Amino acid sequence: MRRTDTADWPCTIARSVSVLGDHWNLLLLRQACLGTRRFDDFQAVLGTGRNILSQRLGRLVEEGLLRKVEYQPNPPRHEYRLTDKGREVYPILAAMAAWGERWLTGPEGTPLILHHTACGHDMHAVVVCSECDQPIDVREVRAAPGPGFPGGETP
Amino acid sequence: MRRTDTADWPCTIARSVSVLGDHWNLLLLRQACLGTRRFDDFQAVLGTGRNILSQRLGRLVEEGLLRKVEYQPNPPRHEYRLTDKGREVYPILAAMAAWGERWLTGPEGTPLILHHTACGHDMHAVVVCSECDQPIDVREVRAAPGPGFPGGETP
DNA sequence: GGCAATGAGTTCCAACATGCAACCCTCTCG
DNA sequence: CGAGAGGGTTGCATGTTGGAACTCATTGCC
Repeated sequence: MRRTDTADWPCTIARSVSVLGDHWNLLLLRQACLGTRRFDDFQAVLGTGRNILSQRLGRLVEEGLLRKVEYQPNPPRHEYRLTDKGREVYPILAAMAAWGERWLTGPEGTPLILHHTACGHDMHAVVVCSECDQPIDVREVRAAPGPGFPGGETP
Repeated sequence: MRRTDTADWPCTIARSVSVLGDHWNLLLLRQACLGTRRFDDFQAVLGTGRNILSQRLGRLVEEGLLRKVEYQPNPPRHEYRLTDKGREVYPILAAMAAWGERWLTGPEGTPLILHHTACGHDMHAVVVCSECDQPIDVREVRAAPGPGFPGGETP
């Protein structure tokens, strides 16, 4: 049976998950954020099978997170670049990195340091409230149906 | 072939992805954050097959994001509760919700409003730098290998 | 001119993973 | 006593992966 598709659920998380809830998509976006642009480079760094890679890149282009740009007409060669939509996934990746650093790092220390050139410090990501700038905790957030929420479905 | 396992890659994102890069895991955590605790409730809300659900809940318990708590000894009944490790995934989900709201919402508006009881406003999540409190943009972040980074592998 | 290399994919196939439905087990309640 | 409720297994038909091999157009090199 086909994998359940959550793209149409009335939940912004479920919708994001339908694009981002995949292994390879997330890793491809990570790589794209690190500057990788070409098919063979993605393949070399991630070790993804070429068929899978082809399929995923195609999906990300379809979804508008990447865009195929021709950088040489003859023979036609192109690269995959992040769109704004794709670039804005980075904060999510950064939040994952922060979580991974906190919970999945052994005694040898973090393998990855993020340096914020804007302020000149090594940093990690913090997720805060847009209104009061305080870090978010589940216990202080309540979810309610918004204008786009239909009848009595999945909250 | 078995799905590629990224749990041991020298990259905090890849490691997080090995737990969070799954459809169901993310949705289960979302539900757990919304207060769902019992097998049948997860099943009813998400429509996950019972076998898959059983497997995923087991995995999340193994990974330490959920914990099985007996709430009645006879017949033995238990519920799944978030651990600290699991609770701290919420910011990632909130960041996904914010992204989904920005890029995957139709004209009917968002289906989900988050209310921050700590400050009393409706909010969305923003991912900022721990040092300067400014929102993160990929172009202002540089990744470098940290102490836990081995020889010449996947950056 | 011939030949290997480069970039970007397809195609094929066997090993897994998903989803659905049906079954199981243990108590409790009417 | 029979019917639920709660929490799962098991079986099976599809689907999805990953690996390796193959394609194809073009360019660099001798």
